[in-house]
Amino acid sequence: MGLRERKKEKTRLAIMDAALELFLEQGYESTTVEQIAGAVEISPRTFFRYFTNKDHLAMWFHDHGEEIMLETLAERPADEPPFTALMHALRAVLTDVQSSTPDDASRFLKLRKLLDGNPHLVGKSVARGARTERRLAEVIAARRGVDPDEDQLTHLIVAFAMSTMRVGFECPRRDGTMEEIQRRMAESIELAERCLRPGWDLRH
Amino acid sequence: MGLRERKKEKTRLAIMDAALELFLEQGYESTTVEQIAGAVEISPRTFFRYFTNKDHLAMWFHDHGEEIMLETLAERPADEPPFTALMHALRAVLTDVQSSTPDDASRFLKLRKLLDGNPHLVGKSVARGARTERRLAEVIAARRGVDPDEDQLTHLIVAFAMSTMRVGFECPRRDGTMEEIQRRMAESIELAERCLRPGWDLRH
DNA sequence: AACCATGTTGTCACAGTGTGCCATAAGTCA
DNA sequence: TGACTTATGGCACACTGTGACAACATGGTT
Repeated sequence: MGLRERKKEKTRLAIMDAALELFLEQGYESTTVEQIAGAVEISPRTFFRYFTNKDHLAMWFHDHGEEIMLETLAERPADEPPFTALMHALRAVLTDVQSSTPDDASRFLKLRKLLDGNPHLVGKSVARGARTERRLAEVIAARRGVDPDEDQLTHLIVAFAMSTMRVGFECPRRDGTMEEIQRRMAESIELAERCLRPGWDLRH
Repeated sequence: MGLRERKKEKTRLAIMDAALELFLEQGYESTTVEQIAGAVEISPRTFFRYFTNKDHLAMWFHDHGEEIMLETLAERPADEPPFTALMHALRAVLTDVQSSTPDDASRFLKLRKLLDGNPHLVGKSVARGARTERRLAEVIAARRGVDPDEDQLTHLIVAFAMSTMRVGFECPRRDGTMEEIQRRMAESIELAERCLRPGWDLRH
């Protein structure tokens, strides 16, 4: 990895950290791109070369999480029930965060805290989730051997999986430690599995 | 209803229709507020007094749909299982559109067509749905006699209900007549009910 | 009818977002 | 070193969204 790339990554993280600090200190809405750029000593123009917009900052781990889910899904056995495979993919995202650097984990928790007080960002977050849902639906449709444009059950499986994830991630809000999030997510997955009929995701 | 209110409503619909026409003709992104305002012969400033932003236009029926759902929910018997009640609320939204004026139904279908080709708007739509989900969760928590901040199942019930709605509404896309939407929605509801364990939404 | 309180509109100024363009500086490789 | 690629900064610009104020329309009152 060349100097150029390392420097870019460093700048990217510097922007991220400066932005998070400003957001948590003075609020998301009242923080401008100009302020963030100023704190990292780059021009506002350059900011937009790293992040397409301010919201994109808050979606930091969504891109990564989506990739983890898709990778995990690809590795799961083909005969595993789709929802089960999705639950594994979901757990993999959390595992990945935990096994990352302390700095990354800290950013993850700060972002979560940021979402807590900003319905607007929660909205953005679920909107980003809709994109993930589309991509997951493609994969699940392939696994099930159906056309994603024809099969409602495929979309229902993915939507239920994402719902399970959101419920585990968002609700209820307590201290917000990594351990708690993992515990809540496990609870949510277990709960969802108790709600669904055995074999519900195998029919077609 | 005074002249003043009638005039406002007329302007509101005029903006809506002009905007829809422009969107479908030249695309959503490439239509500016200035153009819409020009087509209705109002100032751009006035546009923002009717709709908080351009996206708000595309969320036209969300506000109304949310109210219908909440009203329907309030009328459902208290001992009805939560998910069943939510499915009734969901059907009520479509019934309401069908029993409205032909103009309103036409706007509804145009909006749906608009969403089809704009992932950005689909994102906005599900973000708006997240707000509805929060409000529904309050009601369902009250029905179940639990604290919405403590009970994951409440949120799972609502999230599954909204998922069912989205799947029925969005997928798969065909001719897009009112009849088809209703049929797809009925299919989706039936499918969801087959996927879930009987009595899953009664536990606590 | 004249009057006033209230609501609606247009105009202006302004802050902020996001993009295209081009010159310049920095990293890369021969 | 010199030739190249890529990142950056600065500039102008279009668009969004809001606050403030003046002009006007409406509805009710005397």
